[in-house]
Amino acid sequence: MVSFRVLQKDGKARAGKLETSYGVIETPNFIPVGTRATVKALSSKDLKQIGVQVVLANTYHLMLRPGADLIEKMGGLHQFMSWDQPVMADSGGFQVFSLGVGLQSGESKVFKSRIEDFQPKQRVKLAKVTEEGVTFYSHLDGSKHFLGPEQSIKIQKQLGVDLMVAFDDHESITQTKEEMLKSLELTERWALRSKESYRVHVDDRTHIRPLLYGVVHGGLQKDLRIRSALFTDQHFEALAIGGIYGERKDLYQIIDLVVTNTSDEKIRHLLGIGEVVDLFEAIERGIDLFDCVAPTRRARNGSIYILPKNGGSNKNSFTLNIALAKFFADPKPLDPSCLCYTCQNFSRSYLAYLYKSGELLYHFLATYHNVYFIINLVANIRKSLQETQFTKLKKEWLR
RNA sequence: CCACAGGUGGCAGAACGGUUUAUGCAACAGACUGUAAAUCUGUACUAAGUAGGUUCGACUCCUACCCUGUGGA
Repeated sequence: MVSFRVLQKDGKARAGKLETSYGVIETPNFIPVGTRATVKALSSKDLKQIGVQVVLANTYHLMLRPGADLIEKMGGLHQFMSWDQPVMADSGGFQVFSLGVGLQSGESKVFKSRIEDFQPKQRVKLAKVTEEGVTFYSHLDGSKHFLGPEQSIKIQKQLGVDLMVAFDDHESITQTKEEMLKSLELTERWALRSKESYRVHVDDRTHIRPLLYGVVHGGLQKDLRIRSALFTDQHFEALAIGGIYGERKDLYQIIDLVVTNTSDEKIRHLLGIGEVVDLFEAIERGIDLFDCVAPTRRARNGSIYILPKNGGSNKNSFTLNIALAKFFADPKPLDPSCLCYTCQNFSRSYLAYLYKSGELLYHFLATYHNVYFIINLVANIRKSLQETQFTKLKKEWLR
C-alpha cells in the first residue's frame, strides 16, 4: 500500500512524504490536471523539468476515448503518456455533477449552449443518477455509457494509477438539506462498493498497492460534513474532500471540520482546489495535496501568475492578463523574478503577441510558466514548513 | 467609350420603406478552482460613396455624378 508519513508540523500544517511504486511525492504538493492523459501543452519532459511529481487523469474522459481497455493494452497510463512518476485518477464522480445536476442548475461552469448543439430537441442533462451508478450520454458522440463504483475502480485499475478515488455523488447548491443527505448517503454506499471492488480487484503484488481515497461530502451542511468525515476516516486510508463550492470562507470552514474529525496520520487531498490563496489557507489547516486546472486553464486564457513583489495580490488572484494593451511593448518577462524557461528567455511583449496571434507556442510557454509558478510555490511552502517559517511566508504573500 | 454588377461600422457580410440596423472577425475589458474551456461574458464601434429627389418616414425607391469589379469596343 502507498504509505504516507508526516515528517514536520507547523501548527496544523504539515510536511510529509507519500511513497508510491513510481516514486515519492513530497507534501504539501500540487497535482497538475491532465484530464485526457496530458497536461495540456506540456510534455512529460517539461513536467519533470518543472519539478512536477504527480499528475492527475480522469476516468470519465479516458473511458470514452481512447477507452480503458486500450490504455491497459498499451501498458497502462504511465507508459501510454510516457510518465514514469506517480499518477492519480479522478473517479469520474465530478462529471456526475458537471454533466448532471450542475448542468441544469447552471452551477457548473459549463456552457449550456453546447447542450443544444448536442441534443437540440431534448435539452436534457447528460447524466442520470440511480442507485447503481450514473448513466451518461457521451459529450463526444451522444453514445450511452454507465459508470458506477465497480466500473470506476476497474477502469482506474486498468489505467494503472497510483492514487485512486472512490466513486462519489456530488451535491448541488440548489438542493435542499434532505436532498443533500440523500446524495451523501448514496456517496457512502458507493464508497463502500468502491472499497469492496478495490479489495477484490486491486491486488498488485509486484508493485506497491495503489492508494484509494474516500471522498468527504456534505455540501455546506456542517453536520453532514462531520458525518461524512467520520465515515470516510473509518473506512479509508486516504481522505479527499469534494463537493466544494460557494465562498472561500465556507471552504475553509469545511476543511477545519474535516481535519478536526479525521485521523491526523492520513493524507488529505482537497479536490479541485488550487488558487494561490487557497493553497496557503488549506495547507495551514492541514491539507496535503491539491489538484486544480487553474494554472493550465488560466495560462491558455491569458492569465499569468505573478509574484507579490511584482504586483500579484489576492485581489488580482496573483495574475496579470497578458492580453492587455499595456503589455504589447513590455520587454520584461512575464514575472521579472521568475526563473522558469519562459521568463528566462521571453518578454511579455512576445507572449502578448503570440497570444493575440493564437500561436501554439503561446500555450506551451504560458502553461510552463504557470505550472512552474505553482510548483515552485508549494516547494517554497514545504521548505517553510521544514523551517517552521510557514506563517511568515504566508504573510509575505497575503499581506 | 459601352454593358452589367456593386459601393453598409477597422475589415468581412446580411436583412429591411418605419421603434436602439443582424452577424462574424479585429479592438477594448472582465471571468476562469476534482477541464464538455486554445473557453466564456461584456463594452464600443456612435456604419450606408457624393449630391439631390420621392415619402409622414429611406440604409432600403428614383436621378445625376464619383469609385470598384467583370465583360466588350
